[in-house]
Amino acid sequence: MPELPEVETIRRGLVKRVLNKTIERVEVRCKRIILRPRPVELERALAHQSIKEIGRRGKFLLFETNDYKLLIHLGMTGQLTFWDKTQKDDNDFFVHPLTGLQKARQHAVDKHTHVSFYFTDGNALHYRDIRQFGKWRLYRPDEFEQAKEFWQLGLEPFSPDYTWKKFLMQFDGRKLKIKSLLLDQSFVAGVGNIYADEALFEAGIHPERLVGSLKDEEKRKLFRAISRVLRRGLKYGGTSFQNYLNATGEAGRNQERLKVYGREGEKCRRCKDAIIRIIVSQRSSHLCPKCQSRR
DNA sequence: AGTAATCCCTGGCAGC
DNA sequence: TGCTGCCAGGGATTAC
Repeated sequence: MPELPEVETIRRGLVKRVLNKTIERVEVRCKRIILRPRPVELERALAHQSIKEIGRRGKFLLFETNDYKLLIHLGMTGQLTFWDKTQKDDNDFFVHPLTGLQKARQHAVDKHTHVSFYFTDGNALHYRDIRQFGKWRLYRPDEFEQAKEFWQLGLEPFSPDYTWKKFLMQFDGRKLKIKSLLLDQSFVAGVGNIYADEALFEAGIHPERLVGSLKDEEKRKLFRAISRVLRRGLKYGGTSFQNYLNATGEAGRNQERLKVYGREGEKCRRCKDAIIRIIVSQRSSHLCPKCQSRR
């Protein structure tokens, strides 16, 4: 479940390793990942293109080449890892004892490796995605206005766009649970289940509170908490719970610092009561019932 | 229109 | 041991 801090960590790693490289050949093995154009056309279009820029918006990565913009969403289990021709493949996938994570620093193409870029210098970039929830879309710059999945995104947390005034405006007239609003990418882009739960804990807000019931003071706490938990996630290289790995195949370290997510039955770090897990809008939510009251 | 439910997918795990 | 069924969840789609 790569969220903003994980995607940004991957982006930074990729900038160091694949920026300005030229793609010789693209191989698409799983066609459902490629939403546009047709997979064979994407292979053809990206051949001989150079990677000029790698950006990010919310949970999307945006690769810019000479003639195209490539929008990648990693879904639940997408991994984009650089394959270094001077390194040996690490074929021993193993389960991390703490995170249950599948780990491989540099992997050979396996049945989950759905797309590969082979560069002219002999290196490669592999896209591996066990659950196949990731999505790739290729646009010409003049078509990019059609990329509604991009333009519909809400406030960008680490940008000057993330202001208290704009944040507050998003609550107007809405009638849903605060947890659902946090997961809505048109509200604040890049927040997923882990950081939503962490932000609600830090703001002392119960996930099932209706947004209309929140006082400005609580909204203010949430505004700050979102930015704080995302920054912390980024600082520690992302949260590796299931399949997240950075661009060089390494796990993050933020999972050890989480206050509620994945800690069902464990003691609240603040009040020592047990953390519970409930279902809110079909999604699991982790919270401390004492620190996050309903009222 | 805004919100809620359904579906996609695989590996890991509990239960038998 | 090996099978079955369930669960995780982002976002597109469908339903209300």
